Amino acid sequence: MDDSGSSSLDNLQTEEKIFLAARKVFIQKGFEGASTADIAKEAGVNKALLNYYYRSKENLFLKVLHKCVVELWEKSFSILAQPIDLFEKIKLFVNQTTETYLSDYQTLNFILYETSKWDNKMIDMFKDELENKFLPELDLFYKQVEEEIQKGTIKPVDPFSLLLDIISLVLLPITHGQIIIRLNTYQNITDHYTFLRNRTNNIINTILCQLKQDC
Amino acid sequence: MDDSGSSSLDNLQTEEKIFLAARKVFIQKGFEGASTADIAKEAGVNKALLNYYYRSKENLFLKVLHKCVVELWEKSFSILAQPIDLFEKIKLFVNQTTETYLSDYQTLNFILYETSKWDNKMIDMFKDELENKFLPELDLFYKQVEEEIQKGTIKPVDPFSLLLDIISLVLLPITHGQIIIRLNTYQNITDHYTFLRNRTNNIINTILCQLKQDC
DNA sequence: GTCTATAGGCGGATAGAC
DNA sequence: GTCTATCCGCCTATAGAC
Repeated sequence: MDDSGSSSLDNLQTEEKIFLAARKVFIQKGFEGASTADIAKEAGVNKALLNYYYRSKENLFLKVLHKCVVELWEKSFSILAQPIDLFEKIKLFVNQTTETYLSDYQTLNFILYETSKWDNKMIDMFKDELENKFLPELDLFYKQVEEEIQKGTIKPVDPFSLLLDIISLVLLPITHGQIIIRLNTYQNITDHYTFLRNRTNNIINTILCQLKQDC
Repeated sequence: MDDSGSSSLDNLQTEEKIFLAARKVFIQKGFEGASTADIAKEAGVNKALLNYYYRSKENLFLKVLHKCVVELWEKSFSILAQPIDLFEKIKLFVNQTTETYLSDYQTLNFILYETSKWDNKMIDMFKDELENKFLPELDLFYKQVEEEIQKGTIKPVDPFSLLLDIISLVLLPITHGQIIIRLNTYQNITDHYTFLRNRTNNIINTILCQLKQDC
């Protein structure tokens, strides 16, 4: 019953060391820019072990990307399906997503760039999550928005367009902060992070302003 | 006075054929993913000619990226510096930028991804444009917003934050449309382009709603 | 499971003929 | 200016010793 023999534990450690190193290198350099030698060096193991555990660079890459996307969903988008007040939910999503990816914009950039090249192989890889988790959870959000509209709590809006507004306002300044910050001559920014953290209030106002009846 | 000898014309043609091919391939595959062989094949010329005209792959790439960024500015961001009414300007920017890059999202994606890796070499390449064109033009926009606030025409907002709102709402759904469209179970979209074109009105409303006094 | 050694291909760049 | 031929390094993947 106990399969945690020392040999098995060692395997897991090496396998995971490779995975974590691959994750780091792929995020920094992208699929094309990363080499298996880079990853092996980062993991402190021999290059051949990558193929032993993961068969090919592409397979390792897909596993890393899959993990990143699932984590992005868990840490951030899952909030949208929780049974809480719509306004509170939007505030929570904006604040939490900003907090999560502000200090780790490269991971977000990696996910968005690599998935923008989606082919059938990648789509298949996410088929399960899309059908059984991502899309059903979003549907809960769409339904909640429709209910609030019917109750007259908020102005009539297109739920998908609302979602797009929220995602856009939160994500783009994070993913492309390196460029965008150079366009800010309006004020001297000592810390871009601090600026974007404070901006969450602006984003929430912008969103809620188009929803609230008395705005 | 006439320096358009046939030999000079031929040179320009080949040089430009390479440039246009490089542009196409870099945009499709990115810097790392593109090979000089790809580019030569696309241009219908010999691989060695790339080095004859452009010295190295990196140099060719930087010239392509530079052209793309300048064109992005000319076609889209320059609007922000024109002497027109603020509300009309925002409408024009949203509609024109959407129209320009909806049918060419890969170019936008290319610019944003490659510049997100900015190092000192890239920054130097844009030093001139940043100092003498991009930033001064943006300053005109910031000033216009401030003037409208002082006149009481619009509610007090942070001009840079307003710019970020506009950019984010317009660009992210275009650059990452391939993924985002998969999250839309709310409505059956026959044509993503049509959807995003119609959405410009939503975006304009969202922006103007936070500006107008009577909203 | 982990290593060394190496296969085999593709990358960018260049020399030299025409 | 344009081509062919080639150098040389780096890449991924694998065979085989331990």
